[in-house]
Amino acid sequence: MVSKKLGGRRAPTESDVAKLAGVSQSAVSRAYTKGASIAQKTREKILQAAKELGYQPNLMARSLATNQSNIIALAISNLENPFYANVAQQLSSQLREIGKHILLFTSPSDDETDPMLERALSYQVDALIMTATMASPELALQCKKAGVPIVQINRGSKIAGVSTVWGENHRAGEVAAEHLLKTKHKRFAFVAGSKTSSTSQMRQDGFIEHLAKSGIKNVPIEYGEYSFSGAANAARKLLSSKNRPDAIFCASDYMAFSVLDVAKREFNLNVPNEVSIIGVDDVPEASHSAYDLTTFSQPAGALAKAAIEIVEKMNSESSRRAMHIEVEGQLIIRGSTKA
Amino acid sequence: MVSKKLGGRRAPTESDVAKLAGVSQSAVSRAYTKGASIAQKTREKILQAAKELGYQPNLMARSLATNQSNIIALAISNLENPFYANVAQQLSSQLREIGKHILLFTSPSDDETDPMLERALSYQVDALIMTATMASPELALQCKKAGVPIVQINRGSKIAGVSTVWGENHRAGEVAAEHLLKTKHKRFAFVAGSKTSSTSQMRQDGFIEHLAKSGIKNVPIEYGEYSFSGAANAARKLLSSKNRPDAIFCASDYMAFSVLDVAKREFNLNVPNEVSIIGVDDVPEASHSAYDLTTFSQPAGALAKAAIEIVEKMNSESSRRAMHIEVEGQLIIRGSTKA
DNA sequence: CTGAAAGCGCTTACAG
DNA sequence: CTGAAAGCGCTTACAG
Repeated sequence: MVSKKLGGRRAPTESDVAKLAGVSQSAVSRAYTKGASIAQKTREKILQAAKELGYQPNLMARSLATNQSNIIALAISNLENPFYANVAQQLSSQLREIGKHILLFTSPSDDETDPMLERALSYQVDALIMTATMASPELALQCKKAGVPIVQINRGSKIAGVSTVWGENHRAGEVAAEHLLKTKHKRFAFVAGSKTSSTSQMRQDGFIEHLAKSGIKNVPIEYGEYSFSGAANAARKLLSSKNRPDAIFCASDYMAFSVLDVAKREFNLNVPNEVSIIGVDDVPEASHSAYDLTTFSQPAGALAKAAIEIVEKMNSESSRRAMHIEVEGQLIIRGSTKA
Repeated sequence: MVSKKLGGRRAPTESDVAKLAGVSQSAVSRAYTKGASIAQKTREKILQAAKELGYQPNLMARSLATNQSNIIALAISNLENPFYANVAQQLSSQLREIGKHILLFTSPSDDETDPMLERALSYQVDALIMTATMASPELALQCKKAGVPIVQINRGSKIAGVSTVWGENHRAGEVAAEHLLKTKHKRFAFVAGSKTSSTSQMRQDGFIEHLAKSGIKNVPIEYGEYSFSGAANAARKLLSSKNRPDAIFCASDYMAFSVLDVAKREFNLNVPNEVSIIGVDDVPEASHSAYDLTTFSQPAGALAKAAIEIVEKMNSESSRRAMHIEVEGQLIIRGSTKA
């Protein structure tokens, strides 16, 4: 039975509207489904009645009937990282254009799969978009069974059926190396994300390989774990070494900010004259003059667009074939690298 | 009829589990409702069968039956503002502890109500939590009809039935003024949020009134509109005036960051020796050495906790009575103010 | 402790 | 173009 809230009037339903408009409940439903065959006059009568009652279709009931929720689960490890906050914002505003909404799953740790994510399937979500967190094989299997596409933004995946969207990771590293070489830097270093991040690995490969072409080897690498404090520690190690680098490439802007802070405040270094720093992402803060960071961009809007494209395509074609999209970026030269 | 996805096997249901376990569908349901009367052995048999099939309860169906979705709508104007990102993160992780999730509604503009929010009611959300955006009287009325509590975080509301959670706004202004007076500042200024923000107004009142007690009048006020560029403009106006302030209180950290940037880079001022700056919020970035901002804290965790408390209380008591909670903060002294 | 049945509010063939 | 009816996958009195 209805466990009605004590004081709460029940929200009006199709039947209520139907009664007021003097039509059948099915007619009311048709008034709200585009392309349904219904007379214009009937429709108007219904919409009028609906307005009077303050009727809103119950989307839970609709989901149950259609097996489609118009809800997309977004798994995100850390909203405090401005890059991911940005991606979330973009996804949200682009999805609203097509009448879909985001059910948010934040999880404490990067890289690992959140067991809570299986609950997303309980909500009959139309897709699962993951940023920073990664799908486990079990989760992927469950999603496959349920016909729910998974898209990972900014992370690779070896799991069959998991789609991916990422920036030009390898090229980011190459372009950063190229720019630093051209501007006469001599001692290079890389601040990586985590050891398990394929994204970080590709950026690293691009950077190291390009430097190797110019005969530069043994580039020191420290892991910042994509966190502010982790990157600070990495910077401390690098900057206190006997052969102090004059050029540091960081696997993300967020870490680059931390490296900048440490270089300036703790080591009293002049940026860019004593050390140049390059990030990846181009988050809004990168252009703020407190950081003024040179960076290889990964446009959040384009990443979000690509992810949504994949979801829509897979759902409309009931396709199981994972898709992979690479989004273009470019080096944005600012004040953290010398000319 | 079922519009089954072409390749998609249908997710298993209670009936499937029942068949495999050799019990009735109702029994399966009972196995998943705590406190239901069911034999331990039956339950185990069912759970085992469920595991084999990969069964997950369909929460849409449950919602429909119980009239409770365990979904909370979160309206947030701008995830790029770290304060709100932080609040969202806190809400999300605290809600997951009690098995609830967030349906995200981002909206382009601060302060105004997003018409899209009415759609939240369609999802039968258990509550609507708003940050930065404000409820319109119409929305409040609809929520009231549907028995959905509204809680506004960090914004006031004159609308009956709308609950609010905020920091010590008036006191933030007082304490900032007090600290700046004690540290011998002479020329004060305030960077406000928007004209319609009661939060900004209260901070301003606390600041101005406290200064007035010491005989300081005609404190210049500029509106930063809570945006980075708006605050930069406000800073430019204030800092280029003939009687340049040596102490600026900003209605938010985010605006304070922008003011800091402008003071340092565009006006070449030494902070804090030539101008001291105080914000409100204590977002994580405030402690980063790039900003090292003195600020009056508004702990996101406590705000989230209070909002959830209100929601839970109102829903369990089916109460219509709006609640108001003020969360304590404190002045956190860092390097952006002189000693 | 258990099952059969009604109901939650929709969608959608089906028959007219 | 319209209505009656079955079904989506759950919960929950009711009767046993």
